[in-house]
Amino acid sequence: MTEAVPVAEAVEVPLTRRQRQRQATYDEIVEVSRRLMGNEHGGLSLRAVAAEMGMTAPALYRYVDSYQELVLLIGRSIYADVLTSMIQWRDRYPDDDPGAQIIAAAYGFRQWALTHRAEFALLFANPAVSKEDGTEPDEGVRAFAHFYGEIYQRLWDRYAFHIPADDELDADALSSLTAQRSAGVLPCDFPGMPIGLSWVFIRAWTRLYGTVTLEVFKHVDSGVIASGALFRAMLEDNGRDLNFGDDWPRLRELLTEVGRAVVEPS
Amino acid sequence: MTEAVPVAEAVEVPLTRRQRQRQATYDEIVEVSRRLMGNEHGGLSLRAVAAEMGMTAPALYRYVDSYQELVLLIGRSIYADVLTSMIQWRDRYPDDDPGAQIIAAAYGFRQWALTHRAEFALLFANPAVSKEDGTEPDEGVRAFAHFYGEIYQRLWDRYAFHIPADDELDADALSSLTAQRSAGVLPCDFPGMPIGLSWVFIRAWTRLYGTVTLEVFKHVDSGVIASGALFRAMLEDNGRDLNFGDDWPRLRELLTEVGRAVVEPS
DNA sequence: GAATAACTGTTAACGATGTTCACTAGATTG
DNA sequence: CAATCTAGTGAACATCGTTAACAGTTATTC
Repeated sequence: MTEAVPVAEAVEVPLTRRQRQRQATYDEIVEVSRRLMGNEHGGLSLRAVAAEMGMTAPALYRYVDSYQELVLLIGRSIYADVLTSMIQWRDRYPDDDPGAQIIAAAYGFRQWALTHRAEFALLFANPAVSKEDGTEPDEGVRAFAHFYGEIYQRLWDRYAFHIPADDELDADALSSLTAQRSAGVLPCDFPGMPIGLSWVFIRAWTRLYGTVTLEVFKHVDSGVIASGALFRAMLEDNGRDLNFGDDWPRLRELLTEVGRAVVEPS
Repeated sequence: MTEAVPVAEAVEVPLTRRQRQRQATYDEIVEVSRRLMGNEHGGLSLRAVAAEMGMTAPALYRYVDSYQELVLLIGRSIYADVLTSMIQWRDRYPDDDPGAQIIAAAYGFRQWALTHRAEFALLFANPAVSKEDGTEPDEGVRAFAHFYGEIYQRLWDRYAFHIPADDELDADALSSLTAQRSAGVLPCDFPGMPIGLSWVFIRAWTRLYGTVTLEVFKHVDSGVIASGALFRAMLEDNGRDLNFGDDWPRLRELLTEVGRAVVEPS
């Protein structure tokens, strides 16, 4: 499957009839797959997808090289989904309030994860999907990185929080990060900005990912999860790194406020 | 499979010949299963296990009710494994140095996870294994809780770090934790001890679990993972909660020292 | 010690999965 | 129109979890 599957690309050349149909089929494959995945009994299978579409299984091989690639295809769609959720939550607050935005976005991530456990597991706890060394970054993680990078830029502009200097960082980590500088996967990698900003981000991402993953897999009492206390505490950890200063009380308030809107997980 | 599978029980009544044989078969099933799981191609299957043992697949049903139960059986063994790893690392340091012990144990957890990715995923990122609400806690998590509980008791005795009072905790989280008090799953639940100690533990466990899971699934640049910088930074977060005081410089030193022994992950 | 029960394994079979191959009806293109 | 490419079908294979009927061995009981 070397052919590109256009997703967000603008329609430059008008697609021919066949190409349109093919794209429609692609979309339906993903749609049906995701519906089947949510449908309890965790049963995503090539054959089930084909049957649901009124086709036979081998026909799917005109679109996908293997089951693994089906999963990858779905993964891309899921990535777009979670990003959409985060964007919606972020946009509840104005751009000149990046503190509120990053908090809201984190809640968006959590909210999506708790209501889409199977899909979350597929994307964020799947050995097959976890990036191998050689492979170049997926479109999804790139968009993810860009989303956070943009907020962190505004956060930095506003709060000028402490960024570790190069010699404060672990030598190996520093060299590894600088090596990745040009790849575009590394968020918060703005011109003239010390790599320490990326470090601050990675720390925050680790905390967010870790807490949400723990909650999704219920590796702590479910009552504690439902209370959201663990998640709020984690957000405070992240907030401390950002030097919110005078905004801190307001944002702490908002931090619990935003959480109230969270729907009970499935 | 209602019959008990003795693992750590002392040999009270000498087992009959058949019982011994049966137990040996159980052990071999687990051993072979875990070998197959590590064997690349991630292919754990009932039939493969049976074939490897020179049996036919249906014979396994004399020992296991279903594939799911096979997984659970393996899960128990894995739990014992990771606990053993943590104990070995902990015991590099004397009991009167609980700060060093908790750091070492955390490294033991990470080390095991990075060298047993598939098994880690099975145990800690598996929707099927994640505890459901009604079910009573597994032997493994109980041992896990006891392990940490014991260290935290000594930590508390020595450093008397700050424990949030009941009214400092989230109300819902508090009630949920107190409700679990008698279940025995909740670590750090000593007589007369405020529930806040459990909260401190849970926070630390969340950070540890989160960081290790992130590293196992490579959701951050692999160079950063290899450097161990993220893990050390997380340990410092946890250390701050424990009020190491005068011991902090020494333990910070040790914190990087212990990490040096870590073998390169697979 | 013989009869009976319990246990541990076998073979055969069912349904479902991913995947390949040969083939065909229909659309696209020269 | 003829050549070609495309998107589908149906048959088949290997593998999987699982069940049912059966046979040999071991333990228990009269």
